[in-house]
Amino acid sequence: MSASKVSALSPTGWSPVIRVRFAPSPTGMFHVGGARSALYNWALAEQSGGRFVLRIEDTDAARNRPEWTEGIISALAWIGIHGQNPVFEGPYFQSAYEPQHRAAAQKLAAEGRAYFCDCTREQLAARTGSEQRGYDGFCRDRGLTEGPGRALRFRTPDEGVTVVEDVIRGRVEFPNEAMEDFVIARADGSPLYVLANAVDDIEQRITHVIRGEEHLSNAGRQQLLWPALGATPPVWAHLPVIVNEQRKKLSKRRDKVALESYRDEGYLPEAMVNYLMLLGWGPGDDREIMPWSEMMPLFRLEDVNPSSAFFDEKKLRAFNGEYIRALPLEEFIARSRPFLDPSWDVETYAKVAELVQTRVAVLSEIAANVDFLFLPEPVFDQASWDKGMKHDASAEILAGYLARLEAVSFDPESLKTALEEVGLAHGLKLGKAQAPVRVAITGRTVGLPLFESIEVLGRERAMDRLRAALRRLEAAAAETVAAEGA
RNA sequence: GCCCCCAUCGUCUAGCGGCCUAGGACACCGCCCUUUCAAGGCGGCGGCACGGGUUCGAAUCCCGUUGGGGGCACCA
Repeated sequence: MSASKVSALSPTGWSPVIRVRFAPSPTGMFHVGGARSALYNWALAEQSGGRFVLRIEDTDAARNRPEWTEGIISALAWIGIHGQNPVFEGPYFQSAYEPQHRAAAQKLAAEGRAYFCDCTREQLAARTGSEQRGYDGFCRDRGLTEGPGRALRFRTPDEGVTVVEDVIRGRVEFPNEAMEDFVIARADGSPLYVLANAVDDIEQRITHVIRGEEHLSNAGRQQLLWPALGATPPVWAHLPVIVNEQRKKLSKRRDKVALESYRDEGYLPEAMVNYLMLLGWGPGDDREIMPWSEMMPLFRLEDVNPSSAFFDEKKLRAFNGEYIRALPLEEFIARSRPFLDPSWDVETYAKVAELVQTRVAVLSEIAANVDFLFLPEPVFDQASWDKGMKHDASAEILAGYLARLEAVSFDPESLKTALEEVGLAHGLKLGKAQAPVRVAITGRTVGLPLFESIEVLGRERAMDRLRAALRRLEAAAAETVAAEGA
């Protein structure tokens, strides 16, 4: 990275305690992009013995809902960010600080750093000939006093540049002539985000503002606001946006972005955290799968990649599979429970859990692997049935194996030998011979090792299923004959 | 339209002027193992956007072009 980048230590170089914040607004499901921002903030706070401040920016009453706040807090806890850790501070609620925001606005107005403006959108558009031209400074020197219909605008410099020293991007310059006099308080006196956010950050002694790139233009404004409010600007770091396959910023409407939905699908938080940390940053060596405890101390803000990153669920899945397989068996069984039907016997599940563990990438895939053990009869779909029974000798295999099942010793080895022998009589290797039996027993063409499955199912039920499959085969054959006859 | 950011395999990244014939991971393909499917092992495919500089030497520094993205609310 370029030498112009500022130190991530502190704005002034000597402040001993790093204070970062995560400031989501409760306007929807908790987003994976927010989760990554939170994690980067968390890592910095934890590794430095600093503080992570959670501030809920709930000042948009129309769009806020209390359950979203709950969602944020529980989602953060899921990825390991919670009040049990002394690094955590808050949550604070922005709405509680409105008096301070208003006072700041008053102060700026009193000092002439901000002025009142009664221009309507229509008037402005008429003057500039555009809907997207920005404010033209019409009311700058009209000396309007506070009053109904009058918003408060911050007076930006006319010349020069405003510089944002960003840890990730280096020096970012905004020509002041392109910075419009932005509104900091509405006509009704209520403060806007750009002001409230800065006031809170100052009040809460935030040293590092680490947030998404979509806030980079706000940083230009806030770089002006902080000194106007008597404070030294923080260290800025604007993280690259996370994009979808179209390279567009992930959106709640288009994309699967809710952390909750990944949790519900059976992604492990450890895998999610690991994956998210690597989305825009790497530890520098060739390791990728790494627990938080090892990753956290390695994280460096200045090493964050400035370019946007694609959220690749395929890779997340792969990570999740790694984490699932690394789980001790007992732990895997415990974590499986929410994804099993409550009526299913856990003792029975435990007998095959080890076989399941290497076959699922997300926990929600477990059920399809083991449901045949618990249902009165397997779930058949026609395609699987046809595929499994496609060999001409299927009925004979089933019948032959059924006969052997009556007396065979009920262990995987014996069960396997028996089928091998039945197959041999028809010139079939085990790979072919197991197909009809597998469908008859499990309803599927792929799944857990067959003989262990039969063992756990038990002799009676296994034999019943073979008989049922035989009947089904006969019925289908009769139907074919009838159809041909007609 | 205006302001800003970005640019290494399809994707996420390593790379911070010579260790680069560009490394790893996911995905994909092949082989091995194998009762299906996985897991595992081995191997393969595949990239420095383009054009100018600077330098003995550039993926690395500078400029431009192109391409992508973010922002432009009396939302946060």
